Amino acid sequence: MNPDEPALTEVPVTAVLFALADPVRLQIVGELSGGGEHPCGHLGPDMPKATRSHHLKVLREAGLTSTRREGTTKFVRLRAQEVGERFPGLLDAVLPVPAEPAR
Amino acid sequence: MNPDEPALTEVPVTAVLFALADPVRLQIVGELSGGGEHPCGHLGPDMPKATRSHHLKVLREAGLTSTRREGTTKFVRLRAQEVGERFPGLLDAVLPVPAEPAR
DNA sequence: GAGCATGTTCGAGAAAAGTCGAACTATGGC
DNA sequence: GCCATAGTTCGACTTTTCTCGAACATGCTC
Repeated sequence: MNPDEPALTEVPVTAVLFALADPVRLQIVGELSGGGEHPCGHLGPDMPKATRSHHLKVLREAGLTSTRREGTTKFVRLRAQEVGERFPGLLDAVLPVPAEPAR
Repeated sequence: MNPDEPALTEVPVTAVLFALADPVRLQIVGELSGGGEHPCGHLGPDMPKATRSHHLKVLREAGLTSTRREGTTKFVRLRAQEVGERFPGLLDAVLPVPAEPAR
């Protein structure tokens, strides 16, 4: 298995919490929580790409996201099902009402 | 209200997650999750009292715990109800099954 | 009061995280 | 091949945490 996208069971709870305990990353997770794939470059607030890449790596290594390459861009998605199975209710408890359907 | 024990609505989600994203503090929360008050000095793994005091302060300022003095010792309890109201399911998702229901 | 216990605060060192420019890699179009 | 685009990695810097000894504060008992 790709060591960069570990199984949730391999990741310490504290690592998952740590990944979520940052405003930028939590915002990214919030944007992803609507479902589907998002082009990596537009996630979160405006910031240098090195910084964004860093935050996405933290989320990825915490097992929270999955990435797929398509041409020159990468698409990120929330591993909602796996997270939900390992930590039921966590995302719901932490995300500010992702009810906000489409915009 | 005691600024040291803020209302959970005053605390950013990320601060709560940050407080939980440390092995020592998460262990303390786990020990508290059984309910009731615990003498402050025996919580978590063995460590210098300055360090324990620091971790308990982080938990307190995140709104996760409440402290009551009785004589020379302080008793800590988890603010389970308030946390549950503000972040339903968070503690259950994050604590390693304190109840061990069946099988 | 002195002595003792339990915690907090202060200060400093070490370790870790966040930020971001620059260099590098990978892919696609020409 | 060359060039542009999208991301990653590297390196340096800044900021924040963690840790813990030492000093201080508080409350109890004698």
